[in-house]
Amino acid sequence: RRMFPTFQVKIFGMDPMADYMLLMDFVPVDDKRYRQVTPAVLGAAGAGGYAFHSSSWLVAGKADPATPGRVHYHPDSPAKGAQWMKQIVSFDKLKLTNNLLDDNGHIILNSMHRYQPRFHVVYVDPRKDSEKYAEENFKTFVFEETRFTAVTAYQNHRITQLKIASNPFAKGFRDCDPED
Amino acid sequence: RRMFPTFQVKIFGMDPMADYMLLMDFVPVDDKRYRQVTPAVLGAAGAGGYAFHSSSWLVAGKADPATPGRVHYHPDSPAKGAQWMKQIVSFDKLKLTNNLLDDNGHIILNSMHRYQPRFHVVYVDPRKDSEKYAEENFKTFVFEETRFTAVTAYQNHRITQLKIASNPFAKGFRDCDPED
DNA sequence: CCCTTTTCACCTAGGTGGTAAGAT
DNA sequence: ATCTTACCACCTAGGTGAAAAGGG
Repeated sequence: RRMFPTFQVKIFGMDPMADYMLLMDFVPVDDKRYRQVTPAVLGAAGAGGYAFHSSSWLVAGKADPATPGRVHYHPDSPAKGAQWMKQIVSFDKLKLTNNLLDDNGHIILNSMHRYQPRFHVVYVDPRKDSEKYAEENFKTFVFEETRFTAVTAYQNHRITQLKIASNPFAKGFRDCDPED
Repeated sequence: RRMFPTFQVKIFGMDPMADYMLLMDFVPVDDKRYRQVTPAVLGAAGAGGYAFHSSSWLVAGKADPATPGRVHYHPDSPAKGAQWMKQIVSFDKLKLTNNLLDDNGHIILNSMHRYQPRFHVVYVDPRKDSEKYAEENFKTFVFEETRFTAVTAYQNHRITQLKIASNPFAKGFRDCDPED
């Protein structure tokens, strides 16, 4: 499924006439797997059936092994610096999956693990032997506030409500004004 | 609205590494306006209410004045020759209107007039004074079998049925298998 | 009378969380 | 007990011809 909210960046300082590729990948934040705090531990009884727990996570052991991470190219790549800079760039086509055998090119993550999205800008070097300069032709940006725990189902009521309130595709689950 | 069927081309012979713009425009086939044959002229009574007539057109006078024709750039332009050639290029974003004040960039046509779609390939010349070579840097293709009469409502039952049978968006009006 | 405009139900295409059943 | 999967109703977004209403 898509990431929500979508990762978006405003870009400055490119050469307007040069070509760039924009891409994202995801790296593990740590070497752990997490699990939800149980009601027993919290001393709170579940409401029966499907009960959300707390907003806290417990370390549940060592991370599952991960295959080399996939990369998502922004579908407008390559494009001129002027094009990238003239408006906010939105990675709304990026999709996540936990299916290790995925063949749709989606980003594969382990559920219940924490990830750091990374944003990469690659300058398309017009020189003949551009491979030689690969090291100096890209720049990586990390925004720590975009870290998240991957899940297959929401573990926190307030996250669910936030998404229902702010994602237009979930409008069917709203029961009051989205302005709240 | 969209053209249907969509204008599609298969392209050969480009320089795979060079940039090209692909575009379309529409030129009048003649200087006439047309009207439908009436039932009286045909000797056939209309079925009452909304009756389709024949498949023939009568000349109804001189063409209405037309503003300079708009041009539709294929939204993937500019792109490399290799990109254009590797699959059929489809102009399915092209839209037609009879609204002379249209500000959506759609192609403006006069209803009840005949048009010839034209397809243009423009080579993006990397030379500094490329404007000088504009004349030699494009090529126009005309397929006479794509001529049509612009209308605001269908004038022929068989055209309606053909479109209902072959346009997926009109599936709601089908009453039998689309294979027919 | 002939053509145009507006609105509508009905599609395609695809992104939501809910829910129940499945897996470990 | 905890997490995952598959399916669903319900959305967004937008392309159909039908039909009724409008215009000259």
